[in-house]
Formats: sequence, C-alpha cells, structure tokens
Amino acid sequence: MCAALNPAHVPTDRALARRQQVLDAAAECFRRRGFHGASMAEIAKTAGMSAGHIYNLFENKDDVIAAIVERDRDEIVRRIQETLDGEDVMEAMLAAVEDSCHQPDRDAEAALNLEVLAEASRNAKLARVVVNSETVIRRKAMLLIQTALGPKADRLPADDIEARASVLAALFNGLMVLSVSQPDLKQAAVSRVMQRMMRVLLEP
Amino acid sequence: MCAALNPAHVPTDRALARRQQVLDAAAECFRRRGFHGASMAEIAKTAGMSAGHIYNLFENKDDVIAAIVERDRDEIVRRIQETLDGEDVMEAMLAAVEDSCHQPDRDAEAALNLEVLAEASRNAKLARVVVNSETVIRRKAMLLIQTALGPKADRLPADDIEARASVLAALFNGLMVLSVSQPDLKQAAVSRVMQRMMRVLLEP
Amino acid sequence: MCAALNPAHVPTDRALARRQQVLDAAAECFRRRGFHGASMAEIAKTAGMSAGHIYNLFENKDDVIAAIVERDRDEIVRRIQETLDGEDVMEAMLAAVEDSCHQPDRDAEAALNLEVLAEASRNAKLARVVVNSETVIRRKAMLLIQTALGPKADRLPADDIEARASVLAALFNGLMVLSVSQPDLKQAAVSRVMQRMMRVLLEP
Amino acid sequence: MCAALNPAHVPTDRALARRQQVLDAAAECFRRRGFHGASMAEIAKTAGMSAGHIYNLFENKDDVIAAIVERDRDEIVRRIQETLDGEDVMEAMLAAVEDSCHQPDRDAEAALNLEVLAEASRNAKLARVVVNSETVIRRKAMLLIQTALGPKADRLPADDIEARASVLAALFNGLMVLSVSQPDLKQAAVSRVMQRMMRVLLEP
DNA sequence: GATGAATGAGCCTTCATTCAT
DNA sequence: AATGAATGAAGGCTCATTCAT
Repeated sequence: MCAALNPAHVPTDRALARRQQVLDAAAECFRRRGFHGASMAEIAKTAGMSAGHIYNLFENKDDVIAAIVERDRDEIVRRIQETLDGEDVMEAMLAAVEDSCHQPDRDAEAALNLEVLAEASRNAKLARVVVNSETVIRRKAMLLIQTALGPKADRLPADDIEARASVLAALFNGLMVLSVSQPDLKQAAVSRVMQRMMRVLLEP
Repeated sequence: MCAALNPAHVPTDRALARRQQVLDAAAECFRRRGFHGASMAEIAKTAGMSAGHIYNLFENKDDVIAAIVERDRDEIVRRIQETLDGEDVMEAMLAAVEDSCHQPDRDAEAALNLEVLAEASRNAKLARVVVNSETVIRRKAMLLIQTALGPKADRLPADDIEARASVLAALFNGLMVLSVSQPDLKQAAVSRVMQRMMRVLLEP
Repeated sequence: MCAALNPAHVPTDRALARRQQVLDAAAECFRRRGFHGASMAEIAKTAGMSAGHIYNLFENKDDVIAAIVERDRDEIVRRIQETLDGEDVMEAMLAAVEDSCHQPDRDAEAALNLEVLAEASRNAKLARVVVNSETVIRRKAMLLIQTALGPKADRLPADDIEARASVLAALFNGLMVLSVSQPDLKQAAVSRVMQRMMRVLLEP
Repeated sequence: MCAALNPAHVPTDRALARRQQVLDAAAECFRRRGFHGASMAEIAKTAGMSAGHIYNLFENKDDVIAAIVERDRDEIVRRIQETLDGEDVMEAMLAAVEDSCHQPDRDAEAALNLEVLAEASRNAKLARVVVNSETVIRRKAMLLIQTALGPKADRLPADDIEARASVLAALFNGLMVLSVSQPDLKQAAVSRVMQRMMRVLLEP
C-alpha cells in the first residue's frame, strides 16, 4: 500500500492476485488458440483487465507463458509429493496412468503443453524455464521411483534411476502426443499396456 | 507428353520438383523459426523462388505443412518396411531406439514435429492429415509388432496389438519431447531403459 | 463520465471524432481512387493516424464505406427535411434540380456514389446498408411528394406515391451518371427538361 | 494464316473470334465479381484459354473492359435502330420502359454498368471510351426523339432535343441504379410513372 | 494501479503482367 | 497461336508493445 514499505520489484499481494488472474486467462486462451493465436488483447479481456496493464505485471508475452510453465511445474510436483505421501506408490502410479489415458480434457492440456514445447525449442529463455522445471520434476520423480523400488533401489546406479525418471516423463508426454495424433485411442487396451510399462519401470 | 492424357490438375514433373524444393525449404524454416515464425517470404527465398509462386504449387501455408507431414509419413513407413524386410526385427528396433537416443539432430526433428502437433491441436485440416498419417504408420507398426511376436501374436486380441503400436509411438514421441525438456539426457542409461521397454512391448 | 453509464462498446467522444476524421479521409480517397484503388494506408495517412488504428475504430474497410453511406444518408434526409420546412416545396425541388445540373463538383460526388453502388451490387453487407439507407430516404421523399401534391395526394394510392419517389431518386441518380458519361452536358437545356419532369412528378 | 498476307496489327478472323470469347467471359466475370474482383486468370479460365494468351489479344485488363463497353454500345445502337425501323416509336419506347422495370436480370446488367462507370470516373482512357459510346448512343437517340415528336420537332432547338436524349439516358440509368438501391421495387407502379415520364419526353 | 489510444512492423495472400518455350 | 511458370508489388489486417493520462 505504501511505497516506502514496499521495496522496488517486490510485488504486492494485490499484484500477485492480478498475476494469477492473467495466468488463468492466458492458460485458457493458449489452450484454445495456441501461443501465437492468442492475442494479448484476448487474454486481457478474459482476465478482465486492459491489455496495457498486463505489461505492469509481466515483462512480455513470453514472460506470461514462462510463468504458466512454472505454475504447472509446482502443481505436478505437488501431485508427486501426494503420491509419495500415500500408502502404495505403485498403486498410485498405475491409477495415474489409467487417469491419463481416460481423462477427457487431455486434448486441452496437450494443446498447451505442445505449444510450450514447440515455442521452447526456439525460444532460449522459455527453453531454460522448461528445462529447469523438468529438472525439478525429474528429481522429485526419482524419489518416487526409489520409493517404489524399495530397498533394492540402493543397489542401482544413480544414472539408472534418473533414466527411469526420464522414460517415465517420456511415457506421459508420449501419451499427451497421442491425444492429438490418435484421438480415437483404444483407451482400455492402451491403459493396460501402459500399466505394463509402468510396472517394468518401477520394479527392479 | 500428350495433353489429353494430362488433365488440368495433374502436376507436371517440373511442378513436382518445385514442390519438393518448397518442402525442403519450408521444413528448414519451420524447424528454425516455427510454423508461425517462418514467413512465406523467408520460405520462398530459401527455396529460391518468389513468394507468389509458392501459391501456384500449394493452396496456402497450411497446405505446405500438411505436405511435409505426408512426406515424413512416407519416410517413416519406408523405414518400417525396411525393418520388416530385414532379418531380425527385434534387433532392428533396439537399434532404432539406440539411434533415437543418440542422434545429434534430434532437436531439429523435434522442433518441427512439435510445431506440427501444436498446430494440429487447433487446426482441423492439419489435424486430419496428422491423424491419417499416424493411422497409416500405426497400421504398418502393427505388422512389425506381429512379426516380432511371431506365431504367438495370433493368440492376442487385435486391440492389444494396436495398443502396443500406440505405446510404441508414444515412446518415440516421448523421446522427442525429452530432446527439448532434457537436452542433457543421460543417453546411455536412457537407451538401456528404453530398450527394456521395447523388449517388453515386442514380447508376449 | 461515469464508467458505469458507459458500457464497453459505447464509443467515447474522442473515438467519435476520430471516426469522423477517418470518414472524411476515406471519402476523399475513395473519390480519388475508388474503393479498391484506395489503400487503408493511404486513408490512414490522409486521416493523420496509423493504419492499424483505423481497425480500432472500424471493423474493416467495408465498415468504413458503410459508415460513409450512412452519413450521406443523414445529410440527404436533413436536406429533404429542410425542404419540407420551407415555404414552397415545388419551388425548392426545381431549384434542387437546377443545382444538381450545375454544381461543379458533381463528378466527385458521382465517383463516390458509383463506387458505392458498384461495390454494393456484389457485397451483401454493403448492399444491405445501401438498401436501408435508400428506404429511409424514400420514406422521407414520399412525405415531400405528398406535401407538393397537396390535398389531392389523399386520392392517390400509396404505391403511386412510392413509385414517384422511386422515379425521383432515379432522376437524380441518372443525372449523377451523366456527370461521368456526358461531362459536356448542355446544362441549361437539361435543367429545363429535368424541371419539366419534376413538375410532372409533383403534380397530380 | 500467312503473316505476309496479314500486315501488322490487322487481326485475323481467328483472333477476332478469340477476342469475342474473351469478351463474353470477361463480361460474365465482371458481372459476378466486379472489375477488380475478377482476375485475369478467372477470365482466362472462363474463356477457355490461358491467361497469358489474353495479352496477345488485348493490351491489358482496361483494354478488355473498354472493348466490352464498345460492344454494348453497338448492341444498344442496334436496338435503337430497330425501334426507328418499327411502326410506332412511342409504343416501342413505352414497351422498353416496361421491360426495363421488369426484366429479372437487371441486377447483373446494373452490376457491370456501375462497375464500368465507377472505373471510368477515375480511369481517363476508359472514360474516353464511355463518353464516346454515350455520344454515339445519344446521337441515335436524338433521331428517335425527333421521329417520335414528328413534324413539330423542327420547331424545337437542337439543344432541347439533345437535352431530352440526355434525360432519356438518365431515366434508364436511374432505373439501373434502382435495381441495386431498391431491389423490391414496386414494378407495376414504377412502370406506370416511368411511362408517364417517357410520354412527356417524347411529346412536344 | 489501470486504461485504452496509438503505433508500426510484418504477415499471408492475390494478381496483372511478362516471357521462354 | 498458345501455354503456364514465374515475378514483384501491393494490400488488408493483426498484434505486441508503449505511453499519456
């Protein structure tokens, strides 16, 4: 409220709330129209503010999508932690696979993620954010894999655990791609095969 | 040679060659700058012709990327056929996985594929082309899987074979995503885990 | 003044003034170069603003010419009303005919009107605007004709009054065409014949 | 056939026939899409020849529309001559008015004529062609008016006859404009009023 | 904090016209 | 005579971004 109490660049609570509004709006617009297809004007309208004001909250359009990536990362990390906190990790992962195959709004998620990845493959700044996010997620996933493996995990080299985490990510990302390339997926059968993969990945 | 045998819309050899020029140029530009980032002017310049002339060869920009997708599909189908024609399918697939993990220009490939998928997730016409292409590829991949499974394949339901093909595609696509999200991939270790997945997929 | 009283799409005074600037500029450019010949860039430059900004004030180029048509309509209706408010309608109409034959900038007017009509004959949206405008004008002209006819007007069928209004419009429009097809018009003689027509039209 | 027998610039019969093909095609295209809306490619296709070849028959696009104007002029002159050759000029003119009000493809004719006039109002070369055509037509129409007036015509000044011809043209052109600005014209009533005008014009 | 007017660069696409064959 | 490949200029329109208020 008072500038003197609020050193430069430290956003106020109000600003943080406004940022969330923008991120919600932007995520929706990017999903619907893609990163390039969604205009700042459209995002602003969806967020209920003027286009100009977004530039008080974010550096530019890239900065907005970067913030979305980071928010998504936090959500994923939170979900992995939940799994870790649960009783049966393997059970939870199989359920996650099942979910991923069936959830009906996979397409919208996929659209946004693909947009981010495509953009990241030629936007260095966004690439950095994506890589960092994935690193954080992978580290968390490694914990999960070790938990699933149980005591035997200790006998495996660290590289092997990390590789399993990478392939775990690849499987989920591959599933995401399928939602575009094969919209009429035989969900039940694919879910079964995917669960098979998951078991192999989480067992020594 | 004879006009009567060459109805209006059958492209001449020259036109076909020019189309290839455009596709080569466009693939390169899309890789470098993305679908929206690459301008028709840039593509034309790369292809060594005027921007206007591209519109004598293709309906519009979408048509260009669609043709790229179809050309890539043919190349993939050709490679699968080669594998089928070879001696040991399993061996070939493990080598393909190994290759996929190491090949240094994975990034460029990935950039283009992600661009296509992202665009397809909100461009109905391109989506149709992508889905059709993937269907053709999947059908071919099912043959490959059946060959790998050998006589036991007959005991498995068709849906299971198709699901394996879907997951096969997911694995390769997931690997492609990794080239963006994890550029410092531990290639050797990942290759090992991926090969493990492949074996499970191709054995009953 | 109060935002609550000024919903999103109600243009501000400033916006209205800017729109007038654009209409003035566009009318001039259309006259000089025709609807297709005049570029938005040229209009923008003439109006003293950027081309992009015109699209904050108008939907597109069609919308600009439609607005011109509506503004012209209002001006014509106003002039008819003035005539109705005057003492001697017949006298005023004869003077209007005289004016139409002599006024030296008839050509510029004609160029714009012909442009509008030509465009309207194959642009459905503009056609609707033109037809509506002409309907409003004709209704007003019918009042004028009834006034000129005096009490005897009541004995005439409504269709006859409307037909006279239509022919009245046809005469003025025909005169406009002459300014293109016969620039060396014998103005005095034509004026005399036209006034004859007018008298026939306005007398029972 | 043999160039030696065919001095420069004198078109062969074949060339004349090809020109007619182009004019037919162009008239149709201009009617449908307007002068600017119709592309040379479209005209060529409609005429059943290549776009390039049109440039062997006509100087450019303007030249094509100019030729259409001249062909139309000849047709109109021919029709006036027919009327002159008939028994009762007045009767014929009243019938012509009736026709003009009812003929259902008035719109297509109007579209083309308006296009020509609009273009002529800012294309000097086409303007010259239009003005010349109208002059020829008017001269012919003056004959017609004198015939209708009978012996009393001799007492009228030449300017008066010409002015009547001008207004005659204005009436028909005005009717043409109505087909755009008032498509739901009350044809019967308008026809009656128009015939009244015609009678006044053709009687002393 | 918040607005929205304003810009200017750039993009896809079209088209009249030319020219080698 | 005839084709159609090829060009290059231009045009309508969009949009991220800035800035005065």
